Amino acid sequence: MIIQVDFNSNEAIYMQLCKQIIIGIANSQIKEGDNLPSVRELAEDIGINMHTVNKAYSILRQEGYLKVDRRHGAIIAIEVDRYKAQLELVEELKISLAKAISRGISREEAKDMVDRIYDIYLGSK
Amino acid sequence: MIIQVDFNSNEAIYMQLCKQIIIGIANSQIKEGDNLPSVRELAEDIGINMHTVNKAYSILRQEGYLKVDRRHGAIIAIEVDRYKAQLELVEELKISLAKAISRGISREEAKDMVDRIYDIYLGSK
DNA sequence: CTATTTGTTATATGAATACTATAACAATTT
DNA sequence: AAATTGTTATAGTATTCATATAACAAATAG
Repeated sequence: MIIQVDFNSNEAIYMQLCKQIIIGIANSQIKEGDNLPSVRELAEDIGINMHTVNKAYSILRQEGYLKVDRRHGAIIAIEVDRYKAQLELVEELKISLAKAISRGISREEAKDMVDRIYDIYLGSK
Repeated sequence: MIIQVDFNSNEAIYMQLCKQIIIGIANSQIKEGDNLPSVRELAEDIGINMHTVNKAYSILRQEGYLKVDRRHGAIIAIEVDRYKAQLELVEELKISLAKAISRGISREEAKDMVDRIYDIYLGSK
């Protein structure tokens, strides 16, 4: 899986890393049990500091996307609290859809976008 | 329209203001042509600094939610670039739905949430 | 006309965050 | 025995967030 950061983005680097890894999980580029490069390796690879990668890994671990095992490094291990997952999604949709409604995007358009994004992530599944 | 901020939130105050105003537009608490309290008034009201409110208003103006008229203060004036609006929504859904998929939330569940949120904002419209 | 209120701009300060740098540690692998 | 793992600690710089005070031109109210 290729990870790259935009140094000109106003989004924090550690946040870009988190997002790309989560997207990688969604589209099955990386799966349960796969291991991520070591913090030093990935940092070297991208050309950033080790601690920035470590911060991203720590957040992903805290949010239940991976576990860290001294023997195998960071490995993908999804831990789902369905209720929390739903709450978080609702919270994020609330603001995104408020913008959408303010700008005249219809309910059907929004749901079509959800469909299209699910298609992209899941392929034909 | 009642605006209140959570000082213990890790979300910036100016961002909380932006979101609440956008949500207020989505659910028709405030409409095209309505005017918002002056930066000093709202700041006084909430108990925050004038510049924090000004920052929120400036962002909302820049993003096409309101215009500032010296005669009437800040008034809601939605300026929609449909293409930009769609791009922004897709971009936000991409990460929200990646998390959802990683956590086993189905396509239908996600679309149901969209429906429910649209219902909440639009009422029976 | 005068006084007040409007958004806006400028400058400064303190706190928090983001990123980097160097270093060290115990556990594990080679 | 040497190297690599995640983790922790400390420190420095840059940026952001929120505050405070001050001033400006434009517009409103009395």
